Amino acid sequence: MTIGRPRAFDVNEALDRALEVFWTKGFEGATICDLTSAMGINPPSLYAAFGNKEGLFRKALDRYEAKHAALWREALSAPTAYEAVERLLKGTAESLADKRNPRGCLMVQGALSGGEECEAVKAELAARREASIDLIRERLKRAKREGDLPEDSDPASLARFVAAVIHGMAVQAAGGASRKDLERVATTALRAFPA
Amino acid sequence: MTIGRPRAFDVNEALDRALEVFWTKGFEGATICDLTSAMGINPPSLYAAFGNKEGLFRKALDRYEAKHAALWREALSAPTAYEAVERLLKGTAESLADKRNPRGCLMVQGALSGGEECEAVKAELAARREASIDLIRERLKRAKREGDLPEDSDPASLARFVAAVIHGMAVQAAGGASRKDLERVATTALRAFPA
DNA sequence: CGTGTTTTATAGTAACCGCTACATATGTAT
DNA sequence: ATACATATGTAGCGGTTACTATAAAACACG
Repeated sequence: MTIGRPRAFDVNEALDRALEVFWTKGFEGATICDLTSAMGINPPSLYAAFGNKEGLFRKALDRYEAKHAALWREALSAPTAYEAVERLLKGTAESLADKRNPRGCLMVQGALSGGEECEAVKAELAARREASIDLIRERLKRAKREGDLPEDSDPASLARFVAAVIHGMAVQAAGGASRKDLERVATTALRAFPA
Repeated sequence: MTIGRPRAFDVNEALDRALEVFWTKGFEGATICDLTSAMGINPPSLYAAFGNKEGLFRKALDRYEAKHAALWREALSAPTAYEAVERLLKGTAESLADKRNPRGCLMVQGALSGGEECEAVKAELAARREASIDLIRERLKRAKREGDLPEDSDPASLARFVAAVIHGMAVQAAGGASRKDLERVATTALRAFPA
């Protein structure tokens, strides 16, 4: 144990509460007061543990991605490209419709626009979204090498399309779309995919 | 001419400036100071003409939709459902990539999340997005009646899918996706559509 | 010209924003 | 016990927010 007075709250639990606030209100819409109330701590504790609002957001974002990493890993490890995309789209639909979580996707609605003070967060989210496209593309490239996708298919275009469908589902989920609505989007999108 | 001192600014021109600010920063991220500076007026003129920030946003939103109505009308009036969707997706890709405008789509990034004070705006945008899905669905229903779409196709699912692709392109455009990126998404999405 | 009506610019308002100084509490090390 | 190090709660910092009170300016009327 380290020296000094021990921390009276659990960091991961506090991060989960902060994540929920950011997920619901976005980076800009979440106030320090919102966050400290949800986390059950006072501002000095927040700043001592996470630096500032942006640092807290990044930590919460890491936790968000970690919670979704399993779905992506399992989906993309499916034997065929089609199955991988199918699992990814249907899993995302299910996740977005999960009523235990706030509506929508933090990676999309965390900071899609905003004032100058959240420019860095906006760029960070955009970069992470691009990284997720890379993950899909690399899986599809492998599929093409393995003869699992036609020779004339374009993994980059397909990957960006799949990501667009995911982002579109996230927007509709934020607006209140039902689980069935999202599942239908996923199913329809799969028709664009080489069987 | 009406009685009293005449207004010293053009309302529509001021709305265009306000639209650009909201489009770039979103409802929450746009400050009255940002808006008045861009519009070339002082706060009292803004409040006298538009009520409050939300009223100004709604007027700017009307103007935004009016500017895009032509594209939608022309696209959806195409002879076949496939052509209609093709024009809609490709036209949207082109519009989102137009560098004369801010990145992305106001209907999506205007207020996808935010604090309590923009709950009404968030709901308004979600409702307008749903209304645009209705427009597509009605066109596809007609197509099905006319035998232009297969008997076993589902206009509601297809419409929601097309909208999701549009929303997804908007998210990617907000993140800096190129014109070609967006066009490839549109082209790929069309493969999901009954020829 | 004077009167009435509306818009304008100045200069604020109270409330909230992210963030922190400070004193106190609570632990370890000696 | 004493000293040290870190966390905590209170209370409030300067700055920004959306919005407005006020008075002067600019028009149409009689």
